Amino acid sequence: MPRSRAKNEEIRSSRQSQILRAAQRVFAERGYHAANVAEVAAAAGVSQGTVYHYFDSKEALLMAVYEEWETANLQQEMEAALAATPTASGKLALVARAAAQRIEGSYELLKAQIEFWSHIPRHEAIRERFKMMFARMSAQIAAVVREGMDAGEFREMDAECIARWLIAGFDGLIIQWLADRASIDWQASTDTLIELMLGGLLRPGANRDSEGTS
Amino acid sequence: MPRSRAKNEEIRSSRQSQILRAAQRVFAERGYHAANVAEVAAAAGVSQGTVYHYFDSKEALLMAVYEEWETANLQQEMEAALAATPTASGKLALVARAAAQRIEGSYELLKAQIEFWSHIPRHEAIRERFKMMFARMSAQIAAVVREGMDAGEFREMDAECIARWLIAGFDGLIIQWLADRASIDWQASTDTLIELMLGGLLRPGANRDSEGTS
Amino acid sequence: MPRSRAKNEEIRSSRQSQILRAAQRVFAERGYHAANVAEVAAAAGVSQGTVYHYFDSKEALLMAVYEEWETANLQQEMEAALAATPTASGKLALVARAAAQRIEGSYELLKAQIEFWSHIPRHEAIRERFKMMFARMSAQIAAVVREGMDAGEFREMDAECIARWLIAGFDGLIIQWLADRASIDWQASTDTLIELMLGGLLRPGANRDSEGTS
Amino acid sequence: MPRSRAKNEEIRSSRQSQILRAAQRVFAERGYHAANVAEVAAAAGVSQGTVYHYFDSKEALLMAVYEEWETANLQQEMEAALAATPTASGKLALVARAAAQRIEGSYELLKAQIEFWSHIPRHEAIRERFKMMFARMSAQIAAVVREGMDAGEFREMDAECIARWLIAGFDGLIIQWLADRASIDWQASTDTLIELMLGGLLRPGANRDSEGTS
DNA sequence: CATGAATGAGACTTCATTCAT
DNA sequence: TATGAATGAAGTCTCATTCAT
Repeated sequence: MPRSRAKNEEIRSSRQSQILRAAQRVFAERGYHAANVAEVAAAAGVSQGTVYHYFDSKEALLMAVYEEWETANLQQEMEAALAATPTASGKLALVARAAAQRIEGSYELLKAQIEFWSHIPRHEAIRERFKMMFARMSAQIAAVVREGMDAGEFREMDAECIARWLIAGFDGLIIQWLADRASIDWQASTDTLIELMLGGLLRPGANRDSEGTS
Repeated sequence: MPRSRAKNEEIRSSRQSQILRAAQRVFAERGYHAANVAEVAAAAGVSQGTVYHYFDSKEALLMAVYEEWETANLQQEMEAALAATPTASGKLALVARAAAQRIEGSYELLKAQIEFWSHIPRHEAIRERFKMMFARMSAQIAAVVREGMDAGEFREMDAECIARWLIAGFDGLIIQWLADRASIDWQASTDTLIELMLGGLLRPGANRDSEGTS
Repeated sequence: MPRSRAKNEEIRSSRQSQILRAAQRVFAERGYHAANVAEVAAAAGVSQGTVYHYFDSKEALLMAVYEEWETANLQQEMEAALAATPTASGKLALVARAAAQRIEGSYELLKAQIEFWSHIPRHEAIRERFKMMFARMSAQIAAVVREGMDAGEFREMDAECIARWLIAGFDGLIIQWLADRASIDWQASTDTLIELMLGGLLRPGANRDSEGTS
Repeated sequence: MPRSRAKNEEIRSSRQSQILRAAQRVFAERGYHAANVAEVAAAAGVSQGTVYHYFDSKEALLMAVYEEWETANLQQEMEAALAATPTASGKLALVARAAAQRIEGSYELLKAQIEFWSHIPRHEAIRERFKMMFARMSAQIAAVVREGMDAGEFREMDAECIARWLIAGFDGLIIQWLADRASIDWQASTDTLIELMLGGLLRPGANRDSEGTS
């Protein structure tokens, strides 16, 4: 007598995520190119054939890992917290601290992230996804910045541009962190960033016109 | 009749850099893993055997390309310009503008950069080089920042940390740019960054204590 | 409550022929080697496991398809028609026309036939079956030819040899047809064949001795 | 010092044909699908990599083998002989005998031929080549037949159609031969064919109208 | 110094077959 | 009887590297 359909789907989905988790681990550890499907299979405790039973190709595996990684990238959880914070500067600080905290606890995962980045110039699908993700994230943060401007809390500046710098700062700092773990203290760095971003470097009383060069 | 030693050395060095430039091009174009030695040889207009005359392995080629890329990374040229600028904020603006300009003209090369980054978690030698480079660069910039503090131009903050954020911002923005070339206007972005970094987001008269959340 | 034995047998036989027909279709369409059991199963609307319930292996499936194909190869139906035709030449013409007609309507099936032929040199069982089939068919046709000779209608020649040429002609023409469907008009070709075979190329009055060479 | 270009080309061409001959042997022996590149390499006495140094893929190997086989398929050699024979019937007989003789000595090669045939329905390139080959061959033979008609030696019939039947007869008989080597005596069969084709089955004095049925 | 033919290890992938349910 | 998840052997192909010339 055949297995029930429900049972089958359960098996499929559990196996699938089992393989996915293994792939994520292996890709992060060895890099997509150096990793081979045999290793993923071994890490998942299944045969190579089984991997191909669930994923069409090594690349499909990469995409699946990427998608999982992307969905895990904060989002909703944050929104609630944002809503509870009154000032725009408070919201930015909240976002920054949350990002830092998340990053700090995901050292291994970030190896996968840097791997994904390297596919941007050549992997159309991944490039497209990143494009969307950056657009969405910067829009969300820009909304907060604009909120602050509308409320008179912030000066008038290009909100989206600021949002992109904020995101970029974290991504860039991740690179430095992976190059030298000891070089970054995420907590302290975040505090400095918030202070810098909100207050600026210049002394309140200093001459504002001293910056330009042409 | 054997070639003179001098002549030999001349050939060696010219061939070597010819292959190196080809490798840089090919690696940037196709990625280190997808690129194969045959392609590099073809791009350099030599045989595969010749590539192995000048470089021990494909990885040695990668390292050599990396070194070339690293030395090309501003440095000295900048120092002179910095010396000629009186204020720290002027110096920071100068550095930022120079970086932006250089980045904007090196789209192809940056594909190689993102490739190098991806080797950080797994390639010891490259990781070490990046660690040194980040340390050196942030030290240089931090020196400028500290200069501004000593002069009373800047507020007291963690100079090195700020330097690292500045570098990180540019690296992170490169990623966004590679994901979507249209999303970044380097000139405008740099202006915004300078303004943000120096003056901060908060309106001069606004309440400074509104930031915290924890 | 177990199914009755009769019911079971009924299921078995219906399922079996259902799979067989699917296999025939798939093998003809994609070729035995390119076809895979999963496709056959899908085409039959059953699971792969079920295919293996009814057939020991992919090769057993091939043999079964072959057998089905073989039995479908005219035979009895023809015999009756033959009996009703008085002259041997009439019988040959009838056979030829029947063959042509059958072929013309079986384009898809003939892809399977050419496939079977290719197994002759290497597949013992299939070779043996073909050997038997060719022997039987040529014997049947040779009987007709001999009938004509005995009746004084035909000249004395090697009847079996002629029978084999007749069969060969049709098989060979099938190949040409599969290579270029437009190249063969089965009706016209058959008429020409009959005329040629019965009357010969030479003009009735021409010198009969002009043929030889050595 | 590198090998001279001439020397290299010599090596290439000799290796290439060495591999080609091995492939021909192996494909004929085991069939294209069952054969694997490792076997071809072993039969050629080179490594697998070398096979791929000379041929892009297993399929390219098949095509190359097919081309070699095709060019080996009589042609020119025959033309001279044909020119020296005065009557059309003599020419047909000559062609038939030459074909039979060639076939008889190529038992092994014909396994390759039957293999090629099986690719006709699914391999576009091979199908096209066969289409051309059949067209060319039947045109050549049809020319001879028409020659005989023009000279008053042959009756008026569809020359090309007859040519195709002649070719088909040989191809079909090859199949029977491969199925049962003992069943065909090529010499005797050819004699019978010539006699049949030229003189027809019917006795000279017999009633010509006895053939029809429909 | 320079060549490119040759290698062989190892990658991805397919698929006939098995078996617990 | 029927299912389809699971397997593992084997196949095609790639490519960094070597070496005779």
